[in-house]
Amino acid sequence: MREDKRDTQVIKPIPEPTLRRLPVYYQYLKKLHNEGKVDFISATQIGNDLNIIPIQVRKDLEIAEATGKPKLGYSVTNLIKCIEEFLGWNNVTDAFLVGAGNLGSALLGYNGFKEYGLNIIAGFDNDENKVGKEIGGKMVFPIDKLPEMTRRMGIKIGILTVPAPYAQEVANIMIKAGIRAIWNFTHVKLNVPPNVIVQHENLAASLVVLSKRLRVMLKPDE
Amino acid sequence: MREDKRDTQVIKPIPEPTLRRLPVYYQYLKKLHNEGKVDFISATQIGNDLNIIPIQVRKDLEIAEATGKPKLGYSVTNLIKCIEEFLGWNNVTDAFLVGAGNLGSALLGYNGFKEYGLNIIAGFDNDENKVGKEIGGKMVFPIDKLPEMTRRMGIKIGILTVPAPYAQEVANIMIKAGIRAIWNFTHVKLNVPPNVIVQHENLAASLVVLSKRLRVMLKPDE
DNA sequence: TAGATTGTTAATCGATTAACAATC
DNA sequence: TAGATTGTTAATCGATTAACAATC
Repeated sequence: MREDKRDTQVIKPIPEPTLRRLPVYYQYLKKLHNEGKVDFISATQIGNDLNIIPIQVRKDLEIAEATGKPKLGYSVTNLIKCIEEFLGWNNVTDAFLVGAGNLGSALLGYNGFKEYGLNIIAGFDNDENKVGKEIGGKMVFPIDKLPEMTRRMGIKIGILTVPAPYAQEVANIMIKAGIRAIWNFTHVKLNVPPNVIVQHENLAASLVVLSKRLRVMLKPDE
Repeated sequence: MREDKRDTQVIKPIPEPTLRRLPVYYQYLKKLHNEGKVDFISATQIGNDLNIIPIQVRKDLEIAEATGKPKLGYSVTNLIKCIEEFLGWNNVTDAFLVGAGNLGSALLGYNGFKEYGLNIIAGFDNDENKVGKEIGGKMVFPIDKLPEMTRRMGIKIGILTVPAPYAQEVANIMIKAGIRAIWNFTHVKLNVPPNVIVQHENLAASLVVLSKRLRVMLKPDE
């Protein structure tokens, strides 16, 4: 009889593919909004522009708890708000990055993550040439400082861009300091306790998908 | 009656998840091989070490056309060879990278791709401060040179790391020059003819998955 | 031989797609 | 009202997992 889900406790796992498509819709809608030409948009239109079949758009939006109006479509501003809320982008999450090499520097310098709810506050490295300097507008601190700063600031997300041999060691430091989610750009399979989430960003894997597809396309036979 | 598949023409689409796991096995096996302690390994053992259930390991290896010996397991060297062959890593594919910013530089400097069948030969950029210099041991050329060099060298893979506003334009240049596969690191949905493959590397999407999971974990309710 | 492990066929599970009634 | 579009329930499809016979 209770009308809301407060106590139903239905754990609805969100499909990862949906989660990965939401930022795509978001970006598209933002652009649309900035152009300021349309107030309402249909799933069909979104699908056409994004190469996604309309029914999937509807499903994804449903999961993001967005509602539209039959015949009219979805309100662009409302949709943007829904996605932001669903993904928790209204309150940006702070993160630390460890390993200010090339890739780490690229990530430090890329401010676009802020739009997706992530704010990289600072970098950490042990290289004397980097410590104390700014990279991409972010200060680089010695790794020694990581535990105390993480605790003090209540940081929960760590980005790991150190060379492979140090990956596990640095991850341990992160976890000990209270970090609960690690975005892992190394090739190392991290051992972490069950209450820590690891997202393994495997560029090699993507590369494999691409090059295999190309190979199949270029020489489908033999 | 014919015993091989030469004329059966069964187009067996390879599951992308499998394709993404193969490099993981590969790396693991390589390490194992270098340690030189074991000649044969079972799917169970691989699964244990990699946090993948054994049956999935077996299935993946089956797809990669590897065979083992009951009771004994799979030959490590043979497995490595099978994966290399299946993914076409025996002949490294050459690639050009356009856009030598932070991310582009990181990729140029990262030589690990060579192990996965990709060899980034050179970078291209329009920034005078970069053209003519080396980044990560790779020469950076002006974009003007891209078409001729691509044609002359028969390059088929292009890596796109330019700022978003130039993405489509540069992609067009690539395609016109004969590139058939684009590894797209920009946020732009590229329009390409059907005979060109685009692999969209969406870091924001990964980030969304991570941060949503963290959010669910930290406050499962409300 | 006995037992472990592969190879293969079947069952399950979850995401995608289809169908269609509800509705503005 | 008529028609387009949403919202929801059902069907399909493909990847994962299970079961088990074959085999070294």
